[in-house]
Amino acid sequence: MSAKCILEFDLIPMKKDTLQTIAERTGFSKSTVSRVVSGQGRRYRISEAAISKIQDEIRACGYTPDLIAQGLRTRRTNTVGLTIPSIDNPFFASLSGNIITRLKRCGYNILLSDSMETEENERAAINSFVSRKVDGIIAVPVSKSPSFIEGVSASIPVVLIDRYYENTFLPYVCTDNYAGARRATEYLLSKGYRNIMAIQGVRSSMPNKERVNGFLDAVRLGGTPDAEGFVTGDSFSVENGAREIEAVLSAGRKIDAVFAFSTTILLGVIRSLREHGLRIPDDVAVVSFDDNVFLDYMDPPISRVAQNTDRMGEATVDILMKLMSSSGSGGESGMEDGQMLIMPELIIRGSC
Amino acid sequence: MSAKCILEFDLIPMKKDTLQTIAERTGFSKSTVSRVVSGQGRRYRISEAAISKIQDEIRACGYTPDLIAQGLRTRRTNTVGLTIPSIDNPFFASLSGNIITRLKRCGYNILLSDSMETEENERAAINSFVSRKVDGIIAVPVSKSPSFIEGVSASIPVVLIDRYYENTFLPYVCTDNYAGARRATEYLLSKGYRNIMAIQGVRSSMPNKERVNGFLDAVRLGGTPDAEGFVTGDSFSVENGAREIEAVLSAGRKIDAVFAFSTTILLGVIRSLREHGLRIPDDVAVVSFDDNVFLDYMDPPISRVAQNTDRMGEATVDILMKLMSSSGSGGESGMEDGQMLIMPELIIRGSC
DNA sequence: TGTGGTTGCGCAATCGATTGAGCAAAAGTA
DNA sequence: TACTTTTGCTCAATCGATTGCGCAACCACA
Repeated sequence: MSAKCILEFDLIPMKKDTLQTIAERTGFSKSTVSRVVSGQGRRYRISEAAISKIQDEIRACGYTPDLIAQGLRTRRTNTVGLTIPSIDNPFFASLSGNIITRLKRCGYNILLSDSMETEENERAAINSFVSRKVDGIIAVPVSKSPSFIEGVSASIPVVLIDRYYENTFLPYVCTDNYAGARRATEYLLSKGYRNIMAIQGVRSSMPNKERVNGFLDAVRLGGTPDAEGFVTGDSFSVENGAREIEAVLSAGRKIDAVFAFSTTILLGVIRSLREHGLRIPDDVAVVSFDDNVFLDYMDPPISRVAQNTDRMGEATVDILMKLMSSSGSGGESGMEDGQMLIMPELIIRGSC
Repeated sequence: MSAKCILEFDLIPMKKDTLQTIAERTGFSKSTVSRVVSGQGRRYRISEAAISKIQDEIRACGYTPDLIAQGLRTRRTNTVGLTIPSIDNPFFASLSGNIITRLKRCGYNILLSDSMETEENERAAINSFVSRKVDGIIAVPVSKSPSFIEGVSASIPVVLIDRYYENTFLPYVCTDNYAGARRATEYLLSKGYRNIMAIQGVRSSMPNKERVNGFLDAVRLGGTPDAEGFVTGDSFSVENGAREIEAVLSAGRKIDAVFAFSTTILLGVIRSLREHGLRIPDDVAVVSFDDNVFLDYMDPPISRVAQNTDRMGEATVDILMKLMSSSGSGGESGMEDGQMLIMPELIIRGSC
């Protein structure tokens, strides 16, 4: 009790040190102290004696620059804003973790916002990033149109990830969804499956469109004229997966394989198939999009198109760092090399 | 191309507006504009005419206060620092999502740091929070000792979550790990299981210790004198789960139930049991700690002690808000009502 | 002694917003 | 008319760090 009081009396006044107080205590000016603190002593010809005296004092009182004041003066905050649709989604969690770790290594802190898939939250988050003068923004965009983000990118570098827009100069990093879906479908065909059902997510999103294209191209161009494929569904949810299986089975349509476009859809598929007494892969084969450690522990383990979150995070941070160092705005340099697709990995397990 | 140039010329100068420029354009002073912007016009007797003229101009040019400058002047940043051991862990992801959403509702932004279970990263993150003048800190601490965080809490409110320390005045919100482990074990006993193996995680952590206590108390005080329970293992990892099962089986020890102290441990257990051809729950029953949607889709679905991340997030944010509004420091008020345990839910499925 | 160069450091403006104090004009009161 | 009160707004200091410019002291050299 009394110990705590002493603690507070010790700490609260102690925290008051600033360039000014250190200057007074060492007998130098704020300017000199500032230059020593930022390690620019030699460059500004501060004497060795002065440097070490000031450094001693700094160490003694544990001084740390006020990053708010610094940010005001320098217009750099060493902060990056990150907005994602849902941190609960393991794919985004993995992506975020990767990005956060890499940016920390570069000396940046992260302002994180969860847009919960709404455009309103996304705009609010990005506006907040702008007002907070972040040095850069990484976004998994949920808005239909890129125009708002394009406007922001005129003054702050922006990199999109996972989702993107057609006809935009905004740099992005995405999985090659077309290639992933096509490869997985071709694998199913090569194993002899002929009636393949794909269950898609949000139809308007680019990744979903690309997956549909990859799936349909594989079926059409696969060289197996007896193959049939169809696409159904409309959201990345468990219910969507279950509902669509239900619909197909009760319509009596024949299927021997299902391609779920997300792990959530997959769960619905599994539930519904089980309820109908259908076994995987004997009655129906299953492939999914997205990776997750649990998929290896299902019975049977699930084959899947695994997005490489590690490389996606790496590429995103690389691009952003380049943009941030080259200029204040994302303008020119994004056009040439800022848009890239990461190849996903097809992981084969017992489900097909 | 030329369109983009026009865009930039349009936007970059536009972003230059500040209280000063708006003051000049409307003919009032910075003070007056500031008061109107912050909605204090009436309180400071600004005339209706002036208010609406200024508001029109603000809307016209899309002015937004510079939060860095505001933070410097007011010493409030409307920002909370959050540090967790690993965003990849679904439990922490869920907790973070909850906290972020709630804090946003209260007008706070989040600086997120992933300490990757190292004390060094944790200290760096918290120091950065302090330098950035966050209004409060929420931490899932990984350090052995609370002293560093206690020091910080003298000047900034801190709330711990999930993990905590003995003999500290720091406020915390945790699952009642003792009660959760005890209830799950009692359930196993009630179903007739008599040789129960518990596989624990990091031994020094409080949650783990409490789970061990709850488990052992249930076995000892359960009123079933023929029951036997033992605890083994040393980390929250898949490998730990597999290794301990392996060891027990190859030692020929008889077990009819396993209590895994985390989902990762559970996965190792499942893998190892399968490799030995043992079936769940017929040969060995299984219960786990932590919730996850996948557990319902395993075969069989896994019984578990589900931590209530929703209530934990709610309680944490409530406590922090109270601390932040009551005073600058976390000092006194944390003692009485700042330490609370949240009861977990026992979810029964087919694994036991 | 005068000129020029170097060394070592301080002055003061600046970033953009906030806020207590205060002032001029208008309105009210006696 | 003189005095007080209210209205409506401005002034200027402040938060803490950065940085271009410049000055004094010292040395070298002729």
